[in-house]
Amino acid sequence: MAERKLSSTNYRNQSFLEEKCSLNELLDLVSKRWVCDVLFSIEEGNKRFKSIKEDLTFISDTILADRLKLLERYGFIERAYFDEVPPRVEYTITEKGEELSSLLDNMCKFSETVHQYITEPVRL
Amino acid sequence: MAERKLSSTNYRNQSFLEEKCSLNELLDLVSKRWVCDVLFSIEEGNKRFKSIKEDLTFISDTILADRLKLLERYGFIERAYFDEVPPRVEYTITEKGEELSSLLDNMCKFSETVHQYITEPVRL
DNA sequence: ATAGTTACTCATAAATAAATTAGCTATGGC
DNA sequence: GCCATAGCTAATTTATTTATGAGTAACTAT
Repeated sequence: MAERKLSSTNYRNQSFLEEKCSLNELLDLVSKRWVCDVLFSIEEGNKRFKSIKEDLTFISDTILADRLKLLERYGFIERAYFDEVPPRVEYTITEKGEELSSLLDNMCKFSETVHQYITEPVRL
Repeated sequence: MAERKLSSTNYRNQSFLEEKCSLNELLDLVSKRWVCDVLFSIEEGNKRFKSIKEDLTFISDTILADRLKLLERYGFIERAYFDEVPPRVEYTITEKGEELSSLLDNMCKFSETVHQYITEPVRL
């Protein structure tokens, strides 16, 4: 995927916000498409690339691979590789991942109470 | 700002996820750049367009106007207009906004414990 | 010999989000 | 008559994210 342009205002603003508050960095991660859903899928017991992919219906290989890598990098999931043919890889959620998941659950409950109030589509 | 293309896979996937779980819709909102920061700024007592703008340093008029509109649409802030010259508008946080803010505070505390573990920059 | 398997990577194209620039409103002060 | 003011909007450009389509290893079953 494309490189970021370090000299852009876009980049400067993102960095500014992330430094101001680490919440912004966490939000940048969990708001990337499929990230939460991949985490939840693993939490529910889908360990393998293929079963996660099937669970999430429309996700592509490229994006799933990327999201798994991100979640691993942040320590929310762990990856175990078995040198077989065909290759086998198993993902599991970490303690930190469980913590994140429960915070997201809270937000989810809250979001359900919010959306009763929104009738018209919200678009920019 | 530009219209969305309703026939794109991108749009279908976003809709799919939002329908699957309303968390995704809430995350789409709060992860838009500056949204949380605007909310927090208002919570801290900045009522006017200009003072919020000054508080957030790099935000532009366009984006601030958009984010205020979004937050109002979701019922997290309220807008009061006073017909004076020059015009005066005051924003205040709602109860629902306070709730959201406290959920975000929890995430913020969590994110601080996470980031000690990340040493190298995370990039795709 | 060929097709199927899993968990990916790479290059590119399409879609979207964010930033920039300009302008608008009506009145009061100079 | 001209500029400043606050809180915006619209059109455009730039940057970034997401999706697509192809290809890889190395073995197994047909």
